[in-house]
Amino acid sequence: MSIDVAAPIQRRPLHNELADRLRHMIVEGELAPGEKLAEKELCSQFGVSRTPLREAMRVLATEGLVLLTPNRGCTVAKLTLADLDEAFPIMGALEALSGELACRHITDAEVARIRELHERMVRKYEAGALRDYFKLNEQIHQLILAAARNPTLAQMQLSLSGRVRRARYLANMSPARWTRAVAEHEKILEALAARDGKRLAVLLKDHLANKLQTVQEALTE
Amino acid sequence: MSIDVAAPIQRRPLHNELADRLRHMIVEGELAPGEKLAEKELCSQFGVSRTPLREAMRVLATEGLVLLTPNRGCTVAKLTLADLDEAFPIMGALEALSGELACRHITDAEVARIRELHERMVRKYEAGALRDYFKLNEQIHQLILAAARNPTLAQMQLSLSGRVRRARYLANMSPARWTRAVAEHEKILEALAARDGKRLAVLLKDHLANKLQTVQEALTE
DNA sequence: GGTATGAATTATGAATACAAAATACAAAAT
DNA sequence: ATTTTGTATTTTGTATTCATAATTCATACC
Repeated sequence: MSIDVAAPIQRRPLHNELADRLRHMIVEGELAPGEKLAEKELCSQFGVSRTPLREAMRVLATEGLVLLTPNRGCTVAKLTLADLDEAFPIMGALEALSGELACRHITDAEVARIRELHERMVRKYEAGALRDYFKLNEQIHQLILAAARNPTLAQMQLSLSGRVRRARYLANMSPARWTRAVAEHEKILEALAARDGKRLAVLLKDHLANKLQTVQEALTE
Repeated sequence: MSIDVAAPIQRRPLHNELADRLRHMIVEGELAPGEKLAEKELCSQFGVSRTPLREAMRVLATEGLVLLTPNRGCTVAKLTLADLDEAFPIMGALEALSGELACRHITDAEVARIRELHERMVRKYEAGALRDYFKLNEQIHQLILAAARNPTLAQMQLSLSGRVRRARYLANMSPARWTRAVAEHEKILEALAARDGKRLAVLLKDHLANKLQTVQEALTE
């Protein structure tokens, strides 16, 4: 495999690279909520000076992943029950919209691709492989979002889901809940194939509402 | 008038202050879309060094108000027709949600306050005072948003509306459109007073859709 | 022993200094 | 005259330095 020598050379600014890495670390739970993020420590860890690191921190703060307290440094934002209660209805509304838009624009090829992923996901469900199931689940929602042909919407969804993603492992789905989620996905696929936007919107919104309920139950015990 | 000596002394970081000022300048159209924002120039204008200014720029960039091109500086983000097409449906979905939530939580006092503003707004309409009308209009939507009791939602709405706010003056409403907008607002108030969330959601969504149409017409000519 | 006070340390905020890239401009070549 | 190439200038990216606020820790006092 040779590299494309004609491809444009691109070097990203450090603050971009740093923001991406830190975002990933936070979203994937490598940095615990509430954890103090000391500048000096991170600087030596990444081998950069404080200036680009601080710029990255401002970005993460506006994204809501990090909490900046004047003169008192930076901590990983905590995810409270209230945050989830706030975020999920919004995600539901945005998903509903993306479903509606997707029905208007999606191609047969895209539907086929989603169907394929869906079937693989069902097999993961049958095999009880939760992690793989999640992964495919996410890809499906991603593809629906892409079919909506609205980058602004996609970006907002991504940002919001990044914030609540850390709660994912809390959604320790009961077998009953899991079965239901798969059934919901069947219907979602149906509606999408039929280009029934209104129905898909309702299904996606309810799907999100159910997910919230699962997470809430996991958190309150 | 004496100052409150017991009030906590608060000094904001410069980057916060700068972000606020620049955001205001962009949203209010004092800085033209596409305009180059040279660091040195802004630094001398605000009397600060480049460090806090650059931090503020990163924030505005993640908010989508400013475009950052590596090694090539910063420009005020342009507002394309596509941007509006993308943003308005999202705002519609969010407004619809906030309407639904507001119906669940709003107090009689808040409804009364909105009714008062509404009536003042109608009088501004009758007087043909567009600017005052806009101002009251905005306050009403703000109060509905507050009644939804969802700070995350409020913050997202605010951010999005900030981005499209610059297109406001384009919505050079025709008399017919203006009359219709007022009628829509009557119905919105009714639904709110009746706590009819579903109906309010539809009304707000349609209200936004109409606004988009107006702006589109203004832009395409 | 526990609390309060103040000096020393450490961390953050902001400005400056240095490095690298982009732009502007002038000179040379076609 | 137009294009190309090399150089000067400007602008942006990053590191370092200085200033200021917060924290820690030792000491004095109740």
